[in-house]
Amino acid sequence: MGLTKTDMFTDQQNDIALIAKVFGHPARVAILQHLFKTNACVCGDLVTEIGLAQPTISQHLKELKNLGLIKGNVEGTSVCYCIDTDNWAKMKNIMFQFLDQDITKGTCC
Amino acid sequence: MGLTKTDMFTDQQNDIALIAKVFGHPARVAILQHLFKTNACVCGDLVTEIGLAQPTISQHLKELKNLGLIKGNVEGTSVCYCIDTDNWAKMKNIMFQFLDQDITKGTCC
DNA sequence: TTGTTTCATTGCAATATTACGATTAATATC
DNA sequence: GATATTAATCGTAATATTGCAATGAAACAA
Repeated sequence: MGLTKTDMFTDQQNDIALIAKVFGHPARVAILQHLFKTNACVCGDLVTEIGLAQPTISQHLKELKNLGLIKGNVEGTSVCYCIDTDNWAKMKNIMFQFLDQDITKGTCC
Repeated sequence: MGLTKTDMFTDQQNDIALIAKVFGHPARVAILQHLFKTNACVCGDLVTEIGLAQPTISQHLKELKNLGLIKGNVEGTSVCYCIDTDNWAKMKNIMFQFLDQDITKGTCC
């Protein structure tokens, strides 16, 4: 096993889970925060900034790219990364909708 | 390896990752949505509602409980689950702060 | 007490994730 | 061309996650 049974859930539930899974590692959180902090394209200094090996960072960047949260521009031998603001906004809407549920306190809890 | 190097990141980054990881499975998303939808305590019908085996649901519930997002009240032979609204609000603040970052579009992207 | 119901726990198999050394690909510089 | 730099990819080891059958534990019902 070890295989998530995605077919038992709605697309919305699977989307939320996929987004959340990408945020489920501190290195990817740190990468995103750094990209936001610098407020511009970051050219390759993520390896020294985060402190993991270059292939590891590259792998995390790939997952962020797969979800569309970041973009990479090739500039000579290096690559500049930045937040994909449009997709970030879309993702934010999905997550806000999920997180911002409110509930009137039940009777037994 | 397969072991996340949590010591390389801030507590905040690790907190965000831990919260997100719990949301990173559609079954847990579905459980939480069901608890919100019924707007009350749910006594044991989660197994039939979600469609996974009872031990699997129990395991997912445990993770949600560990993070403090849900509470379980024993009522006879069954257990009633509901959202822990206080902790949900705290979690929501942490995630909103992370997700709600804005950025003025960079120069190269 | 004997069964029944409900849920947690244990144990295990299959798959996924994380991390990194080694290598490759692409571009720049000499 | 030869070399250096940067980042992606490959391969692999270690650990984590997912899912469920089997079993346990606790409360109820007869």
